[in-house]
Amino acid sequence: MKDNTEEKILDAARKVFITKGLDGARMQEIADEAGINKALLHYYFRTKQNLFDAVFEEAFFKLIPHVVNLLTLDIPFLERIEKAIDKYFDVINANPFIPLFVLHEINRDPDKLASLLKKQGVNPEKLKLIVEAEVKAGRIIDIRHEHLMLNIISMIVMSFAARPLFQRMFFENQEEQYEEFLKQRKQEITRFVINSIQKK
Amino acid sequence: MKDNTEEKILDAARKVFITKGLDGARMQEIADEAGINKALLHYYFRTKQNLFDAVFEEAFFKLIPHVVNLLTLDIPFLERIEKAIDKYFDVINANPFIPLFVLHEINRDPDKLASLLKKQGVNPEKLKLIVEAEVKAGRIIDIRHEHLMLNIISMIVMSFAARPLFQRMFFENQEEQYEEFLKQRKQEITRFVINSIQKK
DNA sequence: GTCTATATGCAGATAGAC
DNA sequence: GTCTATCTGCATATAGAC
Repeated sequence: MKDNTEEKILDAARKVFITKGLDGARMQEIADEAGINKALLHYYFRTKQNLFDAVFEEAFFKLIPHVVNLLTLDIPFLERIEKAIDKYFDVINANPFIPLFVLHEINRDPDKLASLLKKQGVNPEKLKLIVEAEVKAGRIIDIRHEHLMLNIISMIVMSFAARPLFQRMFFENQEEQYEEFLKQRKQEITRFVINSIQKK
Repeated sequence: MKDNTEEKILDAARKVFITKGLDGARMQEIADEAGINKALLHYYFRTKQNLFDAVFEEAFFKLIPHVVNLLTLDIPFLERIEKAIDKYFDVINANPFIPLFVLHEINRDPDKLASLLKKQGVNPEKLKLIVEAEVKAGRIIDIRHEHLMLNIISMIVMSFAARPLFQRMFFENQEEQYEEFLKQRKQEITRFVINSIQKK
């Protein structure tokens, strides 16, 4: 049952790599998690690095296409922002450990990125034009698309990446309280952004 | 020359641990970086974990006190925000790898946090009262201090944590262009926050 | 395709001379 | 306090039987 096994391995590898990183992960733990033998991992992927690369690439593309295509839907701009935040927040909420994982591994080996970005054909040009048009038309304040983009992504991503810290600092480590906080968060970020860029 | 050596070790350990993390770091590399022998590391700190803990604690406290005390200066609130962003941005700019390092390691071992937070006596109560007072007085929009705090920190921290990604996505990996972007960023974040919370 | 057993290398840690 | 040499264990990877 080749396909099934390969899928089981990838599921297990995802789980272990994303929480522990490349260096922290153990092939033994991945094998256990997959309910198979260690040698079988090498039969399917030959090296730890290969297995990791498969997981990383998948995670990366779960994160990035949204990031750029977020704001290019064909509806009024402020609604678009709202929709984009809504969508991206849900994606990260479903994969809360991916941003930190990707950021950490990119930091470890930044050059790996170049080829991946080319592969995907990520191109922020369209976003740039849209934002500039909105500014020129006087519908939003004068802001570069890079700042706007980074601000939105930052607030969404950090809601999850900084959770262990914030939950302890502000909510006495109460899971339920932080869950409640997260439920407000999407709306709060939207309001924060809209308030900030719309003309008075 | 005991003191000197211990300081050299800590300098080297800081450098290596903060860029590679606990799992990715090698005692040999730290020894090389310090210009001493591997055995000497163990003479001074006995275990890798001990050495790491020293580095981590230091990094953590470089990050955190600011985070909470940021907004409690005794000047008008919006000015305070400005000053706080200014100060915190400079701190992170001087230590750009620390946030990701701390977040990653907290994720690896969240329980380590409890004791550290107690040690420091971090208490966001004062911040809470201040923000609530401003809201009640009608000087800013109705916002919880946790959201405000997280928003500000997010935008500052991610300016550096996501640099390898953003520099490649938006600036064709040109160092100078991203440096230029960073120079605008402090002012941009300030404007973004003030715009968002001040009453229309 | 899956397993058990094993080779290989390396990292953390210690012993002991100076 | 600092070094060289060495031990120990463990993690990745391979060999080979089924």
